[in-house]
Amino acid sequence: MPTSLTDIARRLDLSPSTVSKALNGYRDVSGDTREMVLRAALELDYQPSSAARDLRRGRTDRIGLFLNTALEYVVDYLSGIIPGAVRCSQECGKRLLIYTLTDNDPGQLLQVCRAGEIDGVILFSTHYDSHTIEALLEDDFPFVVMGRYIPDERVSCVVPDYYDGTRQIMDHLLGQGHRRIAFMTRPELTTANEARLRGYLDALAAAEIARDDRLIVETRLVPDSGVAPTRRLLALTPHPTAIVAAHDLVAVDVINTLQAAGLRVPQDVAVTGFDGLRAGFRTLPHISTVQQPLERIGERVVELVNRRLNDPAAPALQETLPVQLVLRGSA
Amino acid sequence: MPTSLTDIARRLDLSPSTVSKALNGYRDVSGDTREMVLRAALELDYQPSSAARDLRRGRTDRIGLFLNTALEYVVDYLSGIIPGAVRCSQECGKRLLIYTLTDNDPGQLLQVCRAGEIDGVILFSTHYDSHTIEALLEDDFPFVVMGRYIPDERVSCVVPDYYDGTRQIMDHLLGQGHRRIAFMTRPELTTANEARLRGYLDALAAAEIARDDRLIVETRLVPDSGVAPTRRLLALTPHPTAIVAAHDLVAVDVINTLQAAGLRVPQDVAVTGFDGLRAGFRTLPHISTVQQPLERIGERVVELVNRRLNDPAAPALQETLPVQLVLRGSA
DNA sequence: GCAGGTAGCGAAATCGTTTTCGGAAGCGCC
DNA sequence: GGCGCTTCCGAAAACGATTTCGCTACCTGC
Repeated sequence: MPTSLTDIARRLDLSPSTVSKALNGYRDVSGDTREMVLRAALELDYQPSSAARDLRRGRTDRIGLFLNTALEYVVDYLSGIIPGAVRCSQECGKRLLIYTLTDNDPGQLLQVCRAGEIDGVILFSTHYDSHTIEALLEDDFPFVVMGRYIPDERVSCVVPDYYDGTRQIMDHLLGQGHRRIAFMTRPELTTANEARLRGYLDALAAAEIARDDRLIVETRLVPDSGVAPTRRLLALTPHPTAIVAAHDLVAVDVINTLQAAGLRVPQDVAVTGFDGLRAGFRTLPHISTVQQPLERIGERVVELVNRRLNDPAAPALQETLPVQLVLRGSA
Repeated sequence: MPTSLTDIARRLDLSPSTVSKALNGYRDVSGDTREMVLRAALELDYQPSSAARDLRRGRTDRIGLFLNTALEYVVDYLSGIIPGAVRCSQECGKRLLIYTLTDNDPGQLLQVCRAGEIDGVILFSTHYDSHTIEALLEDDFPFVVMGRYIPDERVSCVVPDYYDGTRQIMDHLLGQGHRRIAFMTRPELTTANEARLRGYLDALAAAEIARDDRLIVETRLVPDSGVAPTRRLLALTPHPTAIVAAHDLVAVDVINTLQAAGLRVPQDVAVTGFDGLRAGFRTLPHISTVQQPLERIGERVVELVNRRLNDPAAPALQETLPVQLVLRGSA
């Protein structure tokens, strides 16, 4: 049983109201009293009960970030996002909490929101379903989707510029003289994959290179997912001189596979990644990739939630953040 | 403003008490009434206010896992822990929350605990200081330390068996005929590092191989941290035929560096990791490593907290979990 | 008919805050 | 002295649930 406000009040022979006002910076409490209260609070390690406070104020100053427990292919991205998100929420006077859903049960998310555990919620790209979004809209509960574009003007989202990033990669490779450029896509039909593929095809068209469907291969998000596709590409004659991987994690597999086959990167085959994750430093050479503004994504996503909290009437915003090609050696 | 208990009560012309009892399975409410209440609750998407409920019950059924925002070298480990921890807390009727501390400010942790936001807390190995632990003990607040042994019988902790894991590695390498075995350690003076070093030295002694300090090198936890040490080892004549890396992430660097130098793994130099993280699959060959029981660590750590919650007098427990060598090709 | 028991419900206190409202005291000023 | 103004403080009503206790019916058994 930690010390409560009334404990302090009794100790100083004051009323709870006065103590509360002293702690919360109201002006109708004398300097002396305020000081007494603050000192007592410090001495007793007083910390207001968050339950009582939340109940009374009708808000929690907490923002939830929801993930499912299958973190494996998300954590790298996440660790880039978190610092920005945490810093920003701190600046807004909020706290960021990470919730993990078992079996991606969206019901849990709605429970937490409706129970008032948090004021707003951030949905991670792959971890939501449309029913959840409908329910949140229905409840008029503040939320923002991160990393995936939602074609609905009522929902806010923050996404990197997948199209432009792919164009930057392609322009670089084409500038290097590559003509046979392979492209690794992912099976999911998301706007992100679609934008990347469009970037690839548009760049080819602009360079007047005919599309060759044998150079477009799929990879899934499992260990070694890049190995088999790379081998298939190497079996082609002539094999591609550059491989545009779906993301950095796959690029690692690609590079390893190439090197194991005795090919040099980038001299024999150039390889590019996407995202700018730490995995890009886990190969030699390091991976040339499109750097997402991860910290900034974290910041913006929190800012958008916060904006809705401060002004419930604020319209939804769909933001595309600029990305940048960074050359680290693999292309 | 979501629907409250009294909303349901008014709608059904019942008292809030009865509605509460119906929802909470009290037996002094008739079957008919209970059914009415449950139906109404479902229709109205009723979810009890967590603030009100927590306040009244004096507990939250939430457990916090604290990290600092420098997640980079923690996320891989974390993603292995989380599923077990989440599943176990769910089974215990609790929810697991992840808090991220800005700048590793331990004050925030104490604030959250004292504010009663959570009932218990899990401290991640590198993310705590002794003052925090003292304060938690002082407050008699339930907590468990994960991944680091704390030489204090009042604090519970769950750690993998670093010593035995290293012995398993060494026994394997020695069995393969290796005599010049290099060891990469980390500069921090933790019980984990100490145990690993001891395992290495004991194994050498048991095999009657003289200790050679040139074979013991330090690595830090930054990108490419394994590259320079590996080069130094290669500069020795004769160079070691096996390298025992501090953990899987470093082992990746080691393998890349060896392969870049034209050496074959494991034929020319065998390499082992530690932890059993996903990174071990990001090289070719995959990394032979000591697999920590990550899920089980997550489970146990939650179980220990829960044990304290159910029985405040339960003594602290210090658990060492068994680890196992898995051979994947690099040694 | 009556004592004793049970089933079903509601009144009310409680958890620890915040916030509104009013009151008391002190002061200046005509 | 009366009036208004400021300064400081406390009483009390919330917030929304849980839980104790007591009350009314009704039933049972004699």
